[in-house]
Amino acid sequence: MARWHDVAQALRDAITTGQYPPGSKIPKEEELEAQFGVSRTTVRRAVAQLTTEGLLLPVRRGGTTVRTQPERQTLPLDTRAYRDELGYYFSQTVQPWRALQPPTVTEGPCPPDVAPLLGLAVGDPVVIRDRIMGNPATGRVMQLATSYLPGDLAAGTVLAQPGTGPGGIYDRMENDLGWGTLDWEGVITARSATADEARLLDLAPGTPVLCVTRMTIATAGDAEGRVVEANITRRDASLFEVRYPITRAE
Amino acid sequence: MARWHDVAQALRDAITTGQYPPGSKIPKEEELEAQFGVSRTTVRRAVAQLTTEGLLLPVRRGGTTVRTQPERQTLPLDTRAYRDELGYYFSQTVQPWRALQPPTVTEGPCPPDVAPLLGLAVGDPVVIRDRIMGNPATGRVMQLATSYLPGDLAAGTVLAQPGTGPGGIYDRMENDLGWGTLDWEGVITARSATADEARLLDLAPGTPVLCVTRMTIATAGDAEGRVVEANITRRDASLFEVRYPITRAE
DNA sequence: CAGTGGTCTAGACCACAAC
DNA sequence: TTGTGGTCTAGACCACTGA
Repeated sequence: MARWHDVAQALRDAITTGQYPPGSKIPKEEELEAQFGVSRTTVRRAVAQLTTEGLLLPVRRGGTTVRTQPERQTLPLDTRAYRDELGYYFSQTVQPWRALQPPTVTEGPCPPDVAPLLGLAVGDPVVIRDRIMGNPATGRVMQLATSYLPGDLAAGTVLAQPGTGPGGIYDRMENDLGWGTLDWEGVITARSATADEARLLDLAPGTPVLCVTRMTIATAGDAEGRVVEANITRRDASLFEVRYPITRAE
Repeated sequence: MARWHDVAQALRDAITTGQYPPGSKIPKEEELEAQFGVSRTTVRRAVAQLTTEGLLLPVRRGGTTVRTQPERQTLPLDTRAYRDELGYYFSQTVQPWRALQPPTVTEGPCPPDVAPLLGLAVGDPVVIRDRIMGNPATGRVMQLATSYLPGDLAAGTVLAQPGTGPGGIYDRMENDLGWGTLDWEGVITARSATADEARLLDLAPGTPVLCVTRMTIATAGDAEGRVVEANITRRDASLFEVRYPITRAE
């Protein structure tokens, strides 16, 4: 087979057998070149593969270290919607992250991955509400949250304004826009990080992100039966898992 | 920035704007070389990135085509366990896939990603039950399912045999091994495909797989409180999504 | 400030499947 | 059969950052 496959497998084995324990450095590229008798390009192809697999973390001038695999943080599955006088909540646990920047609201064309969720065509106008969440103390970005709303429904309304008032966006939909009692549905997907996501989440290009999407469905008014919001959160897939109980049907 | 970033972005734009619609071929590497004025290595670096992003599908001698993004197949979330006289079932819909090969049962060391699920140390003995599921008509592999059972509990028992008798593995645990009424918990994660997974699922190396894990917990007997099985299914993340309803808490 | 990984070039041969 | 992507080499310069 390909030489770089062999080099990658040899490094993988050396890591899993403990020859290079987590946190340790593997030999520099020049030494791997000599060790395996291949060119630097081939060494780099193998290291790149193990990097996207999450095993290695190359850093300029600092060498390439074996990533310490942190326990994944557990996200509870949002199967229930709660509300109090302040608005709706979907998680039973309060997330420790805060918005690192003021949320941005823009209008633009609907991206291909969102169109089927909203029942729109690619390029149709949508209102995009973007939030970057993380640890304010360290500045570390932990999740990206983006809401897409159909432009024909949301543009020019309070939904397209940065502040949505007391109770938030869902109270506006239910009370002010007359969209009835809202329904929600959840979807979990995974895909490679985009260039922007990789930059913001500090990921190597091509590493997977875990996407949790919550769709909001109107039950009355001019939006009846339509998906009026798709809220997509994206996180480093190596750092998070979604966990849920399985109950016995009697 | 890097030249290959520019090339990748130019190709990405050309694809999303419809210049290269899904199913069409992009120019061959030699032409892209000339078009962007870079070396072939740089062109290939850009194409490799878009391949792991799932946008392109290079095929030898056939050129590189823009992948038609199929609608993701929806997997219902297994939040309930059903049973009838034949055994337990976890999905409300019957999957259209069948085992493409007879299931294999082996014993081996516990891999790092499974150890925390079973409460074992890496390398501890485990029983591994492997199934490859797909479409028998086309031979297309759609999902890989692997069960890990702690070796100290399962080795030498009926759980380590290919056939597990009427009612399957869970009836053996509940009725024959005295492990009480079983509990289950689900976990959803995503990661890069391993080399083996990429080969079996026909994926480019490094593309994401969506993992749905069901853990079985004993409530009585010598295994009381322990996770006695971790069933991990892996699928091409670009082909599947997990969907679930969100109900209003009153 | 020097050594590491990051990028890029020009060229070569190979393997495989479409033609 | 042949043209495409797949792999590999030897060498060069750069940019960042940790020693």
